[in-house]
Amino acid sequence: MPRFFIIDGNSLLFRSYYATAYPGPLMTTTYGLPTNAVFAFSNMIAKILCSVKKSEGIFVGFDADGETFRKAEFSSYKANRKPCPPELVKQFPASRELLDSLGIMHYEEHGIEADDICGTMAKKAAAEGYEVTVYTSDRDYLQLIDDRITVELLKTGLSQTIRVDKSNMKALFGYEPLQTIDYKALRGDSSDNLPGIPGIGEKTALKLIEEYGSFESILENAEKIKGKLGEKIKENAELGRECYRLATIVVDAKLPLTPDACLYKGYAPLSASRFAEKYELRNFVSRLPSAMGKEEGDRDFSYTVEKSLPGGFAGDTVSVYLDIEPGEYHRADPKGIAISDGKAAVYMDFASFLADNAAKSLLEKAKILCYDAKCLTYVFRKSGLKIGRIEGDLMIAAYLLDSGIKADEAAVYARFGASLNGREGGERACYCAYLLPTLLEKAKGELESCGAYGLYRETELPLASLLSEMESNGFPVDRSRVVSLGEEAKAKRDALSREIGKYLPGVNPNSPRQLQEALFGEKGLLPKRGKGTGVEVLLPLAGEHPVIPLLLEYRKYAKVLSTYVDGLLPYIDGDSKVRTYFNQAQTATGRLSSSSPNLQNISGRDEEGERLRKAFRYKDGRCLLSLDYSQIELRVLASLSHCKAYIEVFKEGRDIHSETARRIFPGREITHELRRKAKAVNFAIIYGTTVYGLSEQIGGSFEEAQALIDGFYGAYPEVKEYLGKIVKDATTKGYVTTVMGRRRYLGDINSPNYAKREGARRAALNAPVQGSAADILKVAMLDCRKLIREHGDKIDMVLTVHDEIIFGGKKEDLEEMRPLLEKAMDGAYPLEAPLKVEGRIAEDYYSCKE
DNA sequence: TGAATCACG
DNA sequence: ACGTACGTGATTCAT
Repeated sequence: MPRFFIIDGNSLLFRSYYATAYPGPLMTTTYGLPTNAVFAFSNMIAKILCSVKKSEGIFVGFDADGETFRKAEFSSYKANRKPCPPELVKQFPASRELLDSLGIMHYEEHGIEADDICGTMAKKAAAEGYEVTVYTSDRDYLQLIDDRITVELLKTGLSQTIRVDKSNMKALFGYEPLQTIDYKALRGDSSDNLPGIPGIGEKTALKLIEEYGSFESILENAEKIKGKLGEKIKENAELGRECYRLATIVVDAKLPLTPDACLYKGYAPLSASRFAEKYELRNFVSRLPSAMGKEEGDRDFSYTVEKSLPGGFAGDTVSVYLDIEPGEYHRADPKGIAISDGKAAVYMDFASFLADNAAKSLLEKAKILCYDAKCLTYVFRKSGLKIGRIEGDLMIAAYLLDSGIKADEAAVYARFGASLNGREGGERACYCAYLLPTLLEKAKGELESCGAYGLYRETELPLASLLSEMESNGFPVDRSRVVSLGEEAKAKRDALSREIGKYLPGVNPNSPRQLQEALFGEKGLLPKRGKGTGVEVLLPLAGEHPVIPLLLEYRKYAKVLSTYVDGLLPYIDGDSKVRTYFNQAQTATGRLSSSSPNLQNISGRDEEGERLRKAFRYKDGRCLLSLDYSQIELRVLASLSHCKAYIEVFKEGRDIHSETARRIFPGREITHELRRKAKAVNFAIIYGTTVYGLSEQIGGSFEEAQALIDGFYGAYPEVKEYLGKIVKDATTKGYVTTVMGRRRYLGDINSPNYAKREGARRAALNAPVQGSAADILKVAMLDCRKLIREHGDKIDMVLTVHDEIIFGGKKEDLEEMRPLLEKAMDGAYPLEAPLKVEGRIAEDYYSCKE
């Protein structure tokens, strides 16, 4: 039996408004239009739409303004209603646009109420044989229930409904569907200002209906009803009849719509996303069911599963989507590959693709649109295949427009207006490939309008290929050194564990909880402390109890063992290389991250770190060259703020921390201590300084920290001005950008919650600095890659760590390239405070860093 | 799954 | 009076 969904638009919209009208300012667009009701309403509609199949009915009825026949007949009808909040009225047009964007039929007409529109449609649809469900929070609708009509009654809140049908109606409410009207005639309805029979409440009304069946029957039998009750019924018979008429939903209104006209044909993804953009409803598209075909955007989507590429693929640009586990492409082969020319889409299992010369040839010659170019180029390289020039990558495009999107595929497609909900396997892969030309075209427009198209084309797209190359190269490791480090660390850790056991029997030193209890709890060894057992808590207590230093030592070896020995060994390939994943669309600021294993946090500061880093070396005599930017973030800050004094320090090649100390403490001799404090302030500024944070860092008072900050701003006034402007921009625009146009949105920057707002403020201060440094490093990497190619590809790029690029190759080749590479890095981006590069060649990762 | 901890820039 | 440094990823415990 086909189904038909009818929605009482006003009822749901009102609920949506009040459920999200929290104290404080309402949710609005950046231009101040309230959107809270539309937000909640659109989520409800999306949820309902997810259960609607194509060619089932869906229809929304609204109240129109103007006088209704009920009001004309009974002047006090709804007279007690508070006027609709203006903040909700402003959202009425958007609620209609929502439905239009989804292709959902809706209707409203002066003089008719939503009840009558919905009631009429419900009865018509039922008469045509549909299984009808009506969504509302209005109990009047229960009178519509019959064999074919069910009501989904909203409970308080938004998400829960009660399904009321013919079978459970009486049990739930105590009367049958049609008796809803009789009940109203007796009881009245305070929300509609219908008095009913004065003096009759819920209990009496139910009793009378149970006894006499209907309101008319009650009137006929009024004589039999004793006492005041009987009198009241007789006295108010006409009033009751009036209420009966008013409570009766019209089911034969003249509508210009038939149920047939409401059969759902699917929605156009682009119109849905235009709506979401207009009202800044970020997650709306992702809540929708996957587009159901027919209209704009996926007008002609179809796909086939083939063992070889069918003829007829045309065009010099081809969309490719790899069906593969995103975090495992180094080791696992793809399940399959989807290829589309923007019209047809074909899915081939990967083995078939590898055997199909026509398909391989097509991808070798064509311009390629894809999702995740780095993965694609890696897989092709690994399979010994060539791939054409990458012209677009939807993942990267989305990330540049909003770094919060990250590498979340469904969110990326949703960002550009397509929902992948309900699509799986080959169909999903094909749909993803099929959409690429349309969505990338849209992305291009957006990137251009926010000034990031250059970053996209010139930096991030080529970088994807470079990163995949670096992943293929791998970073060299001497397994035997790691193993012997592990053996010693294990011995030391276990010895420490036994010692600790003497003081803290039965306590697992890996468990912060048990440790907290054992050290600072009721029977603890030390007086109560605040939360935590981290190194910052334990270190000051090292002299208080002999177990404390043992714990600190234990932690050190446990960390080395678990993360850097046991955690690393499984990743060492047969050729003594570790192959990390450089995540290109992951961080909020635009930095790369590294995972499986993370090669960007290899310890190197203490003795164990030294031994560990010395294990990262080639076994064939090749060397490493590490080049890192000196103080790149401070140079970026100096340049972005155009601060004369700050820039001057860098131009003259002086030590920035000592110079800052000199300016904060004029006339004083700059001791190690004063330099340390100045260094802390320099970093505090980058991190979105707080007095508290700085005082913690320097181990001083708030007053001292405040004085340092004031001193800094006194020395570098343009920095203060610049940071103020960043916050102001972030507050009004809701995002900040890097020098190359990368965007980070800060949803909490206007939050009523102080902690959230302040957190967003600090992130806003840091992101342009950290992110611009990341932009520059990426350009530098590409420039270095180009140089290496121009000089015969004799060395490899093997790792990058935020301000550092590491190359591998023969010593003489590294020596030859080194000055060229340094120059390339220096010149990667023209900053007012010039970039400076340092580094050296050595046999291992430790030795080239000092 | 999230918190705590600790490694890096 | 609020409760705080920015950005990551891996491991471990405990729910």
